[in-house]
Amino acid sequence: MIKTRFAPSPTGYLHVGGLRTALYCYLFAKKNKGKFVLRIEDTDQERFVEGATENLIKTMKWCGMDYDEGPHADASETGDCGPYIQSKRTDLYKKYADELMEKGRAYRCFCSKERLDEMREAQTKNKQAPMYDRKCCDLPESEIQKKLDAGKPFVIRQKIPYELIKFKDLIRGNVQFHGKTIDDQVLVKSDGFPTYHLANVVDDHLMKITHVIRGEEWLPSTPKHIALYQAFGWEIPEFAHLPLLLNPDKTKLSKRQGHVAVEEYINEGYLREAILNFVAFLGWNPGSGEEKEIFSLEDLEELFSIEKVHKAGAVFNLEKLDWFNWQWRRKKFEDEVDNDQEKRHQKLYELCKQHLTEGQMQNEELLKKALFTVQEKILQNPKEASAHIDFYFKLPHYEKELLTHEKMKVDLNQAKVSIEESKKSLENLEKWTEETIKESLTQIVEKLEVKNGQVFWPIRAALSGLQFSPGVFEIAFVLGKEETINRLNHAIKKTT
RNA sequence: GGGGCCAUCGUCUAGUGGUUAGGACACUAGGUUUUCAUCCUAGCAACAGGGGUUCGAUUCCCCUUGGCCCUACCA
Repeated sequence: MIKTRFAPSPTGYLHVGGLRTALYCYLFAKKNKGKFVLRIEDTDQERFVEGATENLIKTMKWCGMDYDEGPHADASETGDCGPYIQSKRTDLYKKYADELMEKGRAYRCFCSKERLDEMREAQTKNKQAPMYDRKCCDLPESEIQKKLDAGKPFVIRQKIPYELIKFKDLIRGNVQFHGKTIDDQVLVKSDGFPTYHLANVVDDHLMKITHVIRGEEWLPSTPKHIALYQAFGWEIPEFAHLPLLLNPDKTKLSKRQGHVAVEEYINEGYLREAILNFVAFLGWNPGSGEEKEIFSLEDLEELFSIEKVHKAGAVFNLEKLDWFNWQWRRKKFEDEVDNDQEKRHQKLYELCKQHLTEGQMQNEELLKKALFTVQEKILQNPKEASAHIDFYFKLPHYEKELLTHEKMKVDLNQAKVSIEESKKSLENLEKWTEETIKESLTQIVEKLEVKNGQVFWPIRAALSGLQFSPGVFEIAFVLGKEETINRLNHAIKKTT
């Protein structure tokens, strides 16, 4: 039975890089009919953040990535190796650290921070790799006991074997490190908490994780973990190190260069489908010439394969995210409204109601029609809906030059003629629909023997007071006959 | 300094021992019975460099260069 795990440390939010890792772990498990575990790696007491774990779980759920084992909202655990929160398992790690010391694969280190700092400084100065010098490695038993009795604080270090450590990474192939180049890692800190390296290996083993899928930043510490599995005599899981997500300058994706928390994207109005779809394609694609790019989580569960994951890092490109969001928003919208006009109005309203002004909300009839004319813009960015439709409620102040257009050959005189003629024609209109308005204005174009733009532009400008707006027929229709005539009169005054 | 990973358009990428090196985003131009947007069409744009192996390398090997990651009692 294949089993993967996502093991974030609760720093306050879910990082988009973490989301991608979680997604691949989830997809790999689903694809192989295995299980997916969430485990909270909170062994660093100094970095404790209130509510971070709850937040992480909330975001995971929002994304739709359900886990088979892990911390649940009601704090109960499934399986037989919970809790899935490491800070609640400290005794366990202590036991395994002791076992390692008995086997001679770990040792107590009493060196002070000061000594360590000095040592590293000297090593760096001599252009040597800063590494622990194993001063405490072969301390005689009597001396260890003496220090222990004196209550001297200590850490437990892993004794890395000086040999070649090889492993096969599912994404990178054969990788090898020599033990001599690897530092004796601290496994248990002086406060008794384990470090990532110990807790991670112990838990992965106890939880029967078969595939360790994690970020590339862990590649250099994998030999330490392998040495640990070997020291315990445990079966070594498969490893897959994912390429990093990058800033535009190709450095590891960081807070400084934009939003990094999934929550921030949620708050900005990005859909979960879009975020997941986008993130899935950062470092992976279905391959074999597939040109489709829009896939749901369910689709991906079928399609995913770890072999198609890239080796090189991928720049986190917001423009492409926006595009995915646009595709998904439109797709979902069309699916939901199902060609039903009433549903369409309702849905548009729901999408942007939280961003509308009070004045706009009061006139519901006008509002619904208005929203309809800026459908695409709402779908692209619901936040801006209010600004796009405000001219329907109150004609903005504009300069008379707005009624003119050099390229379309509309000067003030032409604008005046066009508007006056149109007004007369519209006034006589009995049925007020987009069709009849269009018909009426088109007749004016023919009558005046001018181009479409020479009539349509000044009218549209007069009705909207804006340089950019929806089309002239729909505006007139939404505004209604009376207001349309009013606005045309207002424009005529400006031209005289 | 040490160790490791990586390298196709600006970005995400497909692809192969012989291809006009394909797609998407972005960008540019034109069209969509007025403008912005949408939509459609077209265009621009890449195999890091040098050696091999080979009839033939973007593809396989080596070197160089470049980028990145790790090098904590953080994960």
